[in-house]
Amino acid sequence: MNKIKDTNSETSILTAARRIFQRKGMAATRMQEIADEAGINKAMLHYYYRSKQLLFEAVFKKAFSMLVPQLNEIMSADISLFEKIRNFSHNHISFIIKHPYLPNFIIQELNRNPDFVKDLINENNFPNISSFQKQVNNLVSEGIIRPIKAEQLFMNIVALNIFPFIAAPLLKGAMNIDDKAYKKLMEDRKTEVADFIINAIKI
Amino acid sequence: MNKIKDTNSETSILTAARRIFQRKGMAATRMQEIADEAGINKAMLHYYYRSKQLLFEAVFKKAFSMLVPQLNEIMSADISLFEKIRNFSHNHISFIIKHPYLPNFIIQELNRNPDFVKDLINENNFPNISSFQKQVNNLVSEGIIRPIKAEQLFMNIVALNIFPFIAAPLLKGAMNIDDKAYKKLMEDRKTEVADFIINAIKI
DNA sequence: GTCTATAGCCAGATAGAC
DNA sequence: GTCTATCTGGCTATAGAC
Repeated sequence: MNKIKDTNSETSILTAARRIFQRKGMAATRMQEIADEAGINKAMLHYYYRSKQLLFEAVFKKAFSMLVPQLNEIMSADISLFEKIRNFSHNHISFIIKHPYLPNFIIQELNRNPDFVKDLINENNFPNISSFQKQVNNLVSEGIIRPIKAEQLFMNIVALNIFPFIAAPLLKGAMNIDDKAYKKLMEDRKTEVADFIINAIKI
Repeated sequence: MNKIKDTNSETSILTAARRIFQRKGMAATRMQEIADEAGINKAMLHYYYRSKQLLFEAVFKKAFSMLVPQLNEIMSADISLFEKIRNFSHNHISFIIKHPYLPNFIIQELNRNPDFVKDLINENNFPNISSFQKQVNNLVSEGIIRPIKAEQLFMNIVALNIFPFIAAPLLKGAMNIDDKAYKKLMEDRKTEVADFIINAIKI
């Protein structure tokens, strides 16, 4: 506790590893590159984390655990659905602007190893969708929102918020705009996305 | 022309390479694995495609060129906006169900090498967004649809159609459903997505 | 065109001095 | 804990027989 140098080797390795792994993925990353980024010797990586695989897992689990509270915001049922959509869209986009490589990293590595999902969800106390489901079903039967399955709405909310960050190079190319203009579009989406979703479902 | 065996080595290599590259990405793919998948010797891969890099580029360009006509459907302005949205959503989802690894592959590799985009767009006669933009702006000023920037609408259409395929493992885990149920959700989206978008923009 | 054998390199991991 | 030097295995690529 309360060490004088708080940026010790172990944490600076983890930070460097996060940056490289998130940009390049597991297979394309070189241990030497992580060592260089950390300003430390390659042997130290093995001293602290034993193998590339274990270092990767440490990085991945930490990244995933940052995503969970984001999704909890939709799942937990303490506020109204419309508020939930507004909050999530605004907070999530702000968050991802600060961590642009995170969603692509997680999705990519989960595609490569889909069996990993169950362990991760258990380890991170992933909330159940059922309360969100109840909330949506109630609003539908009360005639407040249009008929829609909770699963479809959930996918739509997540898709609209995350996809523009994952597909940025493709979308920039297709729309022929530069980084600055794209960043502006993302800023606007903090409110645009919620309006879009609410208009789609409210009667 | 008109060879008797139409499944010659060159094309069977390309098919095998596509399958492995799309599943694992460039860095994680082994030439030996492609050779095994093609039922052919490893040396043949180099005989026909010289290097792993060139084989990869052949696969990637072909994959990208399959995606372009899909996006053209939104860009080209021969039909009404609502029809366009319905057509694209239905056709695109049908298409991706047959090629589930394609969008993730393209997005992943473009993230790794963003400079590639410009060449690809030029080579494939990528259409300009401006006609779509005009169409949207006209409908907005005529008061037929709600005020929305064409870029935002374009991103929303693409996001809602593609994201659920890219993030399938995560979404399946979050919603705690199996492959069969997920497939059913994707089938439903062929019409669901278009309804959702049209409700969001029509007044 | 197709194969076997192998060159040559690169990256992960370890040994051992300090 | 931190470094240099090195081992070892695996992978791309090629040489050369058939």
